[in-house]
Amino acid sequence: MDPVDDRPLPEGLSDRLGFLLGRAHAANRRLAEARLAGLGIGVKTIGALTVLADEGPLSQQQLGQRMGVDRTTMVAVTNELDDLRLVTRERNPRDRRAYTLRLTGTGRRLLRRATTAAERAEAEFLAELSPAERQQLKALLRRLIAP
Amino acid sequence: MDPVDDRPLPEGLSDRLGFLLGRAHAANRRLAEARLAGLGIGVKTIGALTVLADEGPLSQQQLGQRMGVDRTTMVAVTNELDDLRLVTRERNPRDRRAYTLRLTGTGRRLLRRATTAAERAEAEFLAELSPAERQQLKALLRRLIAP
DNA sequence: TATTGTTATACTCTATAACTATA
DNA sequence: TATAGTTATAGAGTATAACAATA
Repeated sequence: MDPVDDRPLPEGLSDRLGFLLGRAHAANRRLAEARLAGLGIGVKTIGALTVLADEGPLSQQQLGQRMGVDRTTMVAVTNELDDLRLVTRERNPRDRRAYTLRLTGTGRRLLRRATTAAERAEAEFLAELSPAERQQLKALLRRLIAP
Repeated sequence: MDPVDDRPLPEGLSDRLGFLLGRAHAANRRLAEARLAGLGIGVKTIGALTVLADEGPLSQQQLGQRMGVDRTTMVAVTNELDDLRLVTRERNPRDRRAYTLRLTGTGRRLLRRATTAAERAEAEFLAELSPAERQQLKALLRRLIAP
């Protein structure tokens, strides 16, 4: 919803939070995807790696819940992670319906590079704001989505 | 990308701006759509009405540019506006390729009700923040997306 | 030749329903 | 009966290419 960026904001919309969030989200995602394109994985895949690095091995559904993603959507994400050998996918011996997704060394290394690239993209997107303002923005957003 | 809301934020993701923006945007949109459902039009349609009220009659492409929407996408939006008699659609005599979209009385009245509902939904979403913080958040977002 | 609105089409993203294998 | 993962499928949402009418 945002193919052209270099034009003045419509008065009436520029006070609508939904409009501001939508624009900011779309613009940030475009920039992040461009900066991460060289790594061969998308932002959602990186999100999955981040959670696994953070919380240790998880099942597909547990991982999806942390990310806010449906289990059917997680199938493709997990397949990509597996195909690229970023995780191993073992049956959980305690519950043989579930898989245990475990970060591999390759996954960990890719995550490090991806995190660096993501942080650079983020800094680029936030360039107009001072360090204090960046923290402020994140803190405000965090309070809005905190459970 | 956000079906479940009542669970702790993953550590590693809660510092990613993209994650925060995506969650906040999705949550706000869900709330806004729920609160606007009774009006029978979507947030995008309301955005179009807002721009027309703000800037006066526009062609489909001009309106789309203000909203950040492709001209092919604007066809459906314009059809909805026209079908509901929220705008009139006259050929521009100066350029008979283009239509002039002009807000009707019905459109103006619906926009007033929609604006009230949208503002209520926004206040509800921002309930955790003080008035000053709400302004702060909007100001920061505006600076990020300003051309 | 270029542009406005339009259609047909395709692509992304995501969810619902139904299946399988396990519990 | 219920749950983890899977598949097929459908629904948003949006963009590209090509076309008619007009410039």
